[in-house]
Amino acid sequence: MAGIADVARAAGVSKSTASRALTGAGYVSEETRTRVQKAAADLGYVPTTSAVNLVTGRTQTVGVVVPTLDRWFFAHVLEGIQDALLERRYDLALYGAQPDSGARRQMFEHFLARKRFDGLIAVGIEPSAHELERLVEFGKPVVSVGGYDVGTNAVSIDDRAAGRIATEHLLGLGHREITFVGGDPDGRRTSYGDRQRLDGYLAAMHDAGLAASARHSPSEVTMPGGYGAAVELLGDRQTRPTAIVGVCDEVAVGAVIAARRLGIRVPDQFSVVGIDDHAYAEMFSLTTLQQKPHQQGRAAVQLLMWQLDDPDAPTHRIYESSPLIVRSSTAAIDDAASAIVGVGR
Amino acid sequence: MAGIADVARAAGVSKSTASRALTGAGYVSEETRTRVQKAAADLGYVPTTSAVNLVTGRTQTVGVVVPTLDRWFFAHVLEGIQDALLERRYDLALYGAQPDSGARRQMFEHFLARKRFDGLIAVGIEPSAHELERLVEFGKPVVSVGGYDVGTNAVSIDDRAAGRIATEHLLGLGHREITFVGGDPDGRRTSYGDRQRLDGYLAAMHDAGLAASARHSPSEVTMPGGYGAAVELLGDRQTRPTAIVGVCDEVAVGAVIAARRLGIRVPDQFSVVGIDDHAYAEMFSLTTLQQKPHQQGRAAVQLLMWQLDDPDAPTHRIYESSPLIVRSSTAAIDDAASAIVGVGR
DNA sequence: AATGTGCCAGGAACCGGTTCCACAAAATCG
DNA sequence: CGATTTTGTGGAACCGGTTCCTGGCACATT
Repeated sequence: MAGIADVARAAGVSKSTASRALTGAGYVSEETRTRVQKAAADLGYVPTTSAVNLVTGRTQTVGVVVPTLDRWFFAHVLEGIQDALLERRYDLALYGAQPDSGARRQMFEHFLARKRFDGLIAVGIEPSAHELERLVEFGKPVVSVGGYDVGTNAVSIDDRAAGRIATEHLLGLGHREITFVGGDPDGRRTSYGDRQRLDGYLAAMHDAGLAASARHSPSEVTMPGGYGAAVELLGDRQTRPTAIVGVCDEVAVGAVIAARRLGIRVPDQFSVVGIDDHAYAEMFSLTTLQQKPHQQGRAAVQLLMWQLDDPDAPTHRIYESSPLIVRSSTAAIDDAASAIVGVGR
Repeated sequence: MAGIADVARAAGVSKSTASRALTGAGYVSEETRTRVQKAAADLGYVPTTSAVNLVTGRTQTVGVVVPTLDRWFFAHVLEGIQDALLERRYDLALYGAQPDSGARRQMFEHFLARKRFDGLIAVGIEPSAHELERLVEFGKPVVSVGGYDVGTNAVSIDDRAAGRIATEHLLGLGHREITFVGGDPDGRRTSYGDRQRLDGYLAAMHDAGLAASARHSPSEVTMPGGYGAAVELLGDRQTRPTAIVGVCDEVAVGAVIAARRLGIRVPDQFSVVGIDDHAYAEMFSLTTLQQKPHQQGRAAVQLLMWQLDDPDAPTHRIYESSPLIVRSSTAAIDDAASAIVGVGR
């Protein structure tokens, strides 16, 4: 309700002095500063953001682009971003839309063009060429988290390494028939990180001389998706793998449930390793690679703020660590044939 | 880049005419209107929102207050809101913070006071008395979804009826030992809707003359929470209920998993009913009451827009339907003792 | 004594739009 | 046909802040 003119009047100074006193820029005597601040507090003065934005060009808002919210990773990254922004008194404008949707296109063309934000955090999206073009065109700093590296700031785990380590954990336990579960066959709808995990798996298999038996069982990247894929995968006794690595914990947990339903004991007869350390991982004793999306969200904000404070600052690429958490969904293979193969270890 | 002055110049008219032509308010000849529109399109003109906001008082933004994002319900409501806002070209400012947290308090005091939105959607929160006060103080329209009815617009399912119907379904199958799982003991941290569901259960039990045996097994409102509570609940053969109603599907699914782990057959030996029709419900053949949070989010936006278009319009309270979806996690009780009791039905 | 230099404060321009007002031309009316 | 209303347009004020510019004053410097 009260404007800066009211504050100025109450403190007996001019608008410009009041502004200087409150923003902290320029010369103001200590005495008048406190007087103005008191007047502002008394009147409950809150600067009108659009007025500030109009003249300074700063919106005190960051935009966040997310493909979906009902996946654990995205929800937690968003919460991390939110928390970090709250501390810095920044607002958060959410731009959510599924890739390849009409809504997504509309968002890029109209909403982002409004530039109602100082910077952008793109989480887990692999922008199309056109979208990428627009993104840089904005001229605002962009940081990507858990997704495609847009050549600017980015934070994520090393998904490729994660896929490799998960696979090597199983190899180390003597497994040879290992299937990778999750993602779609052609990989076009798969997110960048998920694709990297698959690549890590493939590399590990190749290095172990098992390239020929590397297999990919596509599925929706959800618990029911993993469940469905595993039911199919485990159905045939002949071709059944001794272990799988799930593209993420949701898929891995789905596979564990499927195995249990089919009466296959985990980990005695079937090992499962996931990636994420999802809230469900503990409950299913899932061996997994831990990542902390909340922290990644915070880190993304940190990066963005640096860039905002100094536009010429160099950009950074942060890889968060993703330690292997061994629980009890993985065990050394124990059937006779494999025991011979695995004797070396 | 290009301002309205540039557009005006290009079209050979004054700023005011250009503005009128583009906003559609006031008299402009059809001919000049098209000329101005063409000029705007050519220059890629996008009005600066803060300038518009400054003079009109409209931000074209709605604020959304959410306690957390990693629950199915909230995530989907938010997506529904987002979709509906996108169609109407409104921006979405996210205000997420857990109840009773410092961040939450800070949010209310500072962020919401900025009034960077035309209206507010509060999802699934039961605002404290103080918060409620501030909310109406803003003078902006508020609509609540799936939560406390702030006396203004609201949309939700009838949670109390849902709790009752779920319970009556079990009663109809002959169950008498029915426990309600989910929520904390004193109910202080429990969300409003969850509390209503419990009340519905209690009412149904009371009406069936089973008030004495009504039981509430508290737990975190998550799948692991339901799992933990069920493990404890099912541990003692003597006091074990024949059925439970989960405060939501996540809890119910956790209970199903617990039962399976303990070798208790669902539904033969143990019936489970949930509420929500979560994405996991199908996978676990869960009998549940269906609600569509995405739709509720859309409805909330609809309500808000009505209020925005006509501030004097009466407020509405929408109850979405929540039909019972019978899958195979519930069955008639079949042990001898209960068969006698249940014979009347 | 004249000339900086640093500190403090006020007046006015400005950010980019919308809207009020004045005015002219055309259309309608009695 | 004159009076009034409707239609179309431009100029200027305004929304609520920030910032540039000007100028007074005190103090230090040559």
